[in-house]
Amino acid sequence: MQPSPALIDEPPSETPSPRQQAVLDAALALMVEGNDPLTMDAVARRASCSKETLYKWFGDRDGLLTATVRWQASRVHAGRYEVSGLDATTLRENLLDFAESWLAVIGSRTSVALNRIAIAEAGSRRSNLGGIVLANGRFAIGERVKPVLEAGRAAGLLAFEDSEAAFRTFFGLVGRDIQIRLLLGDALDLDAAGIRSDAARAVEQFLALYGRAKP
Amino acid sequence: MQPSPALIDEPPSETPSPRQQAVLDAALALMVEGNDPLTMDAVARRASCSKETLYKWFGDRDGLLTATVRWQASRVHAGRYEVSGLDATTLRENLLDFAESWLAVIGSRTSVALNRIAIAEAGSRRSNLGGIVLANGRFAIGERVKPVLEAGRAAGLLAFEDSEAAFRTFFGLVGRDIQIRLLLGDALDLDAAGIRSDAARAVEQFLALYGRAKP
DNA sequence: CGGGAGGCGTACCGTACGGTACGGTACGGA
DNA sequence: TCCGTACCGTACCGTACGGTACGCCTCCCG
Repeated sequence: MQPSPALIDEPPSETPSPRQQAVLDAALALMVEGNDPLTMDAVARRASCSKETLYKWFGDRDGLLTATVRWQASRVHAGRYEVSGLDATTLRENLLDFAESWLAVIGSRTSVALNRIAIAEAGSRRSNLGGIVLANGRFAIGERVKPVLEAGRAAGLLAFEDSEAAFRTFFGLVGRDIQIRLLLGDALDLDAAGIRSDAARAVEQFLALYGRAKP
Repeated sequence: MQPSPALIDEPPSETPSPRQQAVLDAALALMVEGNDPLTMDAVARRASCSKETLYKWFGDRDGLLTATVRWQASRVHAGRYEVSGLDATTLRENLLDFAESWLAVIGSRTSVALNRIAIAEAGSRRSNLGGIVLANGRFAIGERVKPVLEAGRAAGLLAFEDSEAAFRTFFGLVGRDIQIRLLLGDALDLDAAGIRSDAARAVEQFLALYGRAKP
């Protein structure tokens, strides 16, 4: 199953200037604090800029939101790909690393706030904020994990037919009910130790399902 | 891990009158259509009642939303418990049934719309709509599935220490990325056949992880 | 038949918020 | 020194929406 066409990310659109980045950071900070409903006025006040500048730079509220999501996403994408010469240990470490970083992301207040806004927007307006969040979250990590899974299969460590299906199982084992509970306001705290043990459990379960003793 | 105190459902509050049920159905219909932002005026128009009546019956917008969520939940809860004399086939059937009905719920437009509103509300207001949705969704099904798992363990069919943890794994295997994708607006269609095969796969994976050949 | 209650439709109020206009200031180039 | 540009702060406008008030109709009960 591929991302549907509507979710393809638009051309990256040049990176914002430092001042613009400061504005976007202000918007992020407001979202994370979550007290104000992220009004344009609040962003302008927080960033010490005028609303007119906001509209000049980002067009409208939706443009600001979109730029904010992209800006945040641009800071999260930092991954190393090590798919050549994969042995069981390396595979396990790779999966563990993905699981940990994914749990850290979905557990962060930033991610929760961003997803809440995108979900709320997806229910009403025709801004594909939701599509952008999906493209930079769920689908981005899928595209990074699947090569690892396929390398594991090529090395005889994993057995599956459809890497997308295998990844979705991995995704479910890692995330379980965490994201929906956080989004709905459950006070679920994930400390670093909890994330590590959760990730380890998910990886072991995944390997139990898809692992294959090397012949 | 127990539901946090904030999520305990308030006393059931007497069932709405037929006329009130019609109003709540109108609200649900509007949410599902998703074109309007669910304004009080729209509900009143759709239900052919006056806004004043809405406020008289439900107090305020939040009360209407809460009543709507409860009303919808009251229609979904219909489960049979068969935990005595569990054999492998019955266990598998029970789990399959839970998985199928859960997938049908989270895939329904009603659930998506309701969760979107609850999530949006959880980001701002202090209404625990999110808590109510969680209590009637994720936690309600957990309380129904766990006895089945424990009966399976008592019958020597399953092996686990913590039934909550086992259930969360089951939850992840069933739901995977479906709910977050739907919430974010991905056009993921789940037909009955897809739900059946998804549920079957999840159950087999769960049994592969937690099943134990009867001694 | 009279009167009260419940409820519909509509008009209205206050506020919040997206978006615009405008004056004032700092700064860089001619 | 003068001018244009970019931007800040603030005032302003229009609209949408939560919540309230009121007139009128219907129906039930005496």
